[in-house]
Amino acid sequence: MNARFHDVSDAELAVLHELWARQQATIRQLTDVLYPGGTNSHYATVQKLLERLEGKGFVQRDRSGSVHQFQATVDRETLLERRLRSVAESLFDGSFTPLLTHLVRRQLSGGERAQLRELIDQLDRESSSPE
Amino acid sequence: MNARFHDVSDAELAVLHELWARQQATIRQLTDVLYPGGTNSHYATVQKLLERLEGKGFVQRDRSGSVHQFQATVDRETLLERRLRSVAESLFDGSFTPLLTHLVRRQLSGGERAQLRELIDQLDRESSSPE
DNA sequence: GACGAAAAAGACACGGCGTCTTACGTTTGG
DNA sequence: CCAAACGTAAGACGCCGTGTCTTTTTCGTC
Repeated sequence: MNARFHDVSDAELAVLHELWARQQATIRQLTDVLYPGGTNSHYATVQKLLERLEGKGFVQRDRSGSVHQFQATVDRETLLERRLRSVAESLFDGSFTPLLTHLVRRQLSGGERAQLRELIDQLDRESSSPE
Repeated sequence: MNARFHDVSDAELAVLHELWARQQATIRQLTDVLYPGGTNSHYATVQKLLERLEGKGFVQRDRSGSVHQFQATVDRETLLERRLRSVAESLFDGSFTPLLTHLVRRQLSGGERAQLRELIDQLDRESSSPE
């Protein structure tokens, strides 16, 4: 009910992390990394996870070869955006401001604050000068 | 597997929102608001949700009267903190910085940027002067 | 043609979730 | 004081997502 757009489970996310690290991979390669010394079952598990990720639109499959190649169709940023939005919606009526405020207040050292100020200045410059 | 600390479902969150709005409430009061014209079943649903929230440690029950009074033991901020942490852990090895950067880059108008700078200045002042 | 690896399909158990029912105790109003 | 109304308590129920595992089919290769 929450999302209408599916989210990604932990096991699925582990697969995505691997795909992000290597652009493209086969089930065999992913299985070897995620389940070292993996059995046939583990292979099938990864297969199922990829199948579901494909169904959710997070992964693309290249069927041209006899051994399929997989690659992620979302990056970390996109997933981050989705999850932050979900947090904002569930807790603050969709507003992101409280998230930002919270992070600034509680998670920032003095040095990081300076760095953040730098970023804001940069964004100001970018938005004032035409692209 | 993800959290070790339980999270709150959507229906449970709706109950929490009501408790946040009114400090304290009975099952009946919550049912009337959450399921207007609610039946016995809805009452029992709210009861079950509160029972589970109590089990997860998010709600406290006052059993002294014959009609129990409930109140939240977590606020929005705490839940926000939990969820942001969960996002950071699942996507960025626990680092909050990417969340902050993302929010600053993509969700901020010029005015909001100015406001944010204000907040940073304030935090700088607070941390330099002894409390 | 036979073997081995991969794909495809689906069965399975588990747990969280929201709902609903039933039984039992307590309060209250005629 | 009794009965109706309301509250608590306990648990059954079906649904769905998830991770695992088995079985069957396809296909390239020797």
